Amino acid sequence: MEMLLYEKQATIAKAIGHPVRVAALKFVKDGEQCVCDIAKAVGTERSNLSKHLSVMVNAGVLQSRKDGLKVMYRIKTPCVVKFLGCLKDCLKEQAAEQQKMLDAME
Amino acid sequence: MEMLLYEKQATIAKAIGHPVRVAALKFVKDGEQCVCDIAKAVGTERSNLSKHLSVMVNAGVLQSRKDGLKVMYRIKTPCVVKFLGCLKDCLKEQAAEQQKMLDAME
DNA sequence: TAACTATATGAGCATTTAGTCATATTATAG
DNA sequence: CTATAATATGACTAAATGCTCATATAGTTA
Repeated sequence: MEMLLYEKQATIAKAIGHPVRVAALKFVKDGEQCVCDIAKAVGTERSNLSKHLSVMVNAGVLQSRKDGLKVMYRIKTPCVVKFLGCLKDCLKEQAAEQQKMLDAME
Repeated sequence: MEMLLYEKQATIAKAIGHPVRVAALKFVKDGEQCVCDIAKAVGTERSNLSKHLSVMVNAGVLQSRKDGLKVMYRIKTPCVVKFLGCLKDCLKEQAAEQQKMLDAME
């Protein structure tokens, strides 16, 4: 039971553990987007992006919907967006601290 | 600049994207722990765990400190703990919703 | 110093992942 | 019906990952 939870959590973490996927999530976080627009925003081949997106769908991070020729993707698990934001702040803070230490060495 | 951020975020996400690492984080989240105790808690060979831990240290998720024979690991980036908690709630909610849909089909 | 404990590391292997290209599939427009 | 557009998928290769076992490195204790 517990192990299943760990596996699901790990699967989701893994699903967002690629720069292209992080960029796609950022682009999609405020509303659904089609593959072609995500591809433009991220700067990747469509077939490649398509695979990245399906990894995230399988993990339950994204949801998709057909709309005519296009397929629209949107966030399904908002935690991941919050997490990426939190990480950004954390990284900024850590960089600032490191800067302080460097300054103190002068 | 932006790309570097995505890469760092992805590296961190990847670093927690393994069930053994999720379990280790859960065990370590309330205070530092040595490799031997984490190994017991997680149920993994020490040499294997040692590698998992160093992946997380390299990504900046954990920090380590020598204490005599032991090496103590602790959380360095609290976002990851929050994230795993958030995911747990999300997954619970999603499971509940799915259950509702099943019930409605009877 | 010698034996022991905790941890880390390297080699080797099997598995997974990512990217590219070519080829389906599906929907739209003419 | 044909041509076109958006997306997905399969085959292939290169690279990365994870595990196990053996060995190395500290630090501790007798």
